[in-house]
Amino acid sequence: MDQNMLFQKFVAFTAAVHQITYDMTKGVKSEMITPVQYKIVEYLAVSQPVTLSEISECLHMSMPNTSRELKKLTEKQLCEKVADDEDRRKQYIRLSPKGKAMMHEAFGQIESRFVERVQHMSAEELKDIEAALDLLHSKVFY
Amino acid sequence: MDQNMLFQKFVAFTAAVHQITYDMTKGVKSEMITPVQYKIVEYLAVSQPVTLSEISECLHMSMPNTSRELKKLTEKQLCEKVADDEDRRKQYIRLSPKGKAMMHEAFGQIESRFVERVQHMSAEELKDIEAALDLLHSKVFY
DNA sequence: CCTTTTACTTATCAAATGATAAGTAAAGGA
DNA sequence: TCCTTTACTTATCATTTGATAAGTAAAAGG
Repeated sequence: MDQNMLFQKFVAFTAAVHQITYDMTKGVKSEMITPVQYKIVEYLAVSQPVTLSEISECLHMSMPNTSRELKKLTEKQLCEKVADDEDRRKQYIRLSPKGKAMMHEAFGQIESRFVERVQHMSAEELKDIEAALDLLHSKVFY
Repeated sequence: MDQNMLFQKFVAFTAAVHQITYDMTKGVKSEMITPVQYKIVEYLAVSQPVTLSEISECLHMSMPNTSRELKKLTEKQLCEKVADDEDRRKQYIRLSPKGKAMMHEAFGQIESRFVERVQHMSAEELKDIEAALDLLHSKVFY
């Protein structure tokens, strides 16, 4: 019950999460987009509308680079910029219909892969899994 | 209790795991190394000795690129290549003492950050966390 | 007003990464 | 023995990503 053993499990677990995330998202991203651009669009899908600064901060990239990638995404018609009325320096970014469709497609594929893993389970098992997700999310990965 | 809600939690959870992994590993990697090179050395630390092909496959990079990065790591004296006696085409790769020291340092920092998160907890809580890690690892992230 | 700060853009440049073609050298058959 | 496959290397090139300098335009504060 030492913390060292718990740390070993933590490391092995996070490695597994990264591996499964890779497996489940592999191939879902459209070819018209680079990995960083996918990250941005994925972030937008969950958090829109956001400002350029927020994207820059949350995705750990510099403002100039964020601006550049966002410009490319806008040129590809995957997202739109809307100027804020209150503060006209700000730009609210959100997905375009095309961008939404793309992410809907992607999330659909990911969800079906998730369901494959989970469909054979009993209600009991699902409840345990839910509880475990909640516990770790609140106490370790917060 | 629907699977859709569970999927939402799964997505939020994996996002949190990625975020925390980023936080906990940020700044631990030596400046003499690129991100991909760190990935390789990290993999070596856990799995050595391995062949070049295994690294290539597990880290999803092409053989030529793996070979190149490994060459750079060898030049930096962070890992060593040992020819297999049975099959002299094969190269077993392992960390050098310097590479081991580097990863020991890195894992030490990560572990201390982990311990910060966990040290205030009761034995009961730690046991629950361990059980949750085991459950999710075996049933979802396998 | 005038200065400073904030939010973002444009332009470059360098470094890291990915992809492909073409090799070598050893092993494994037929 | 000769051919094929395997494991890896070298070379090269394009793309992606990261970093920095210098700008614009609006807001905020004196």
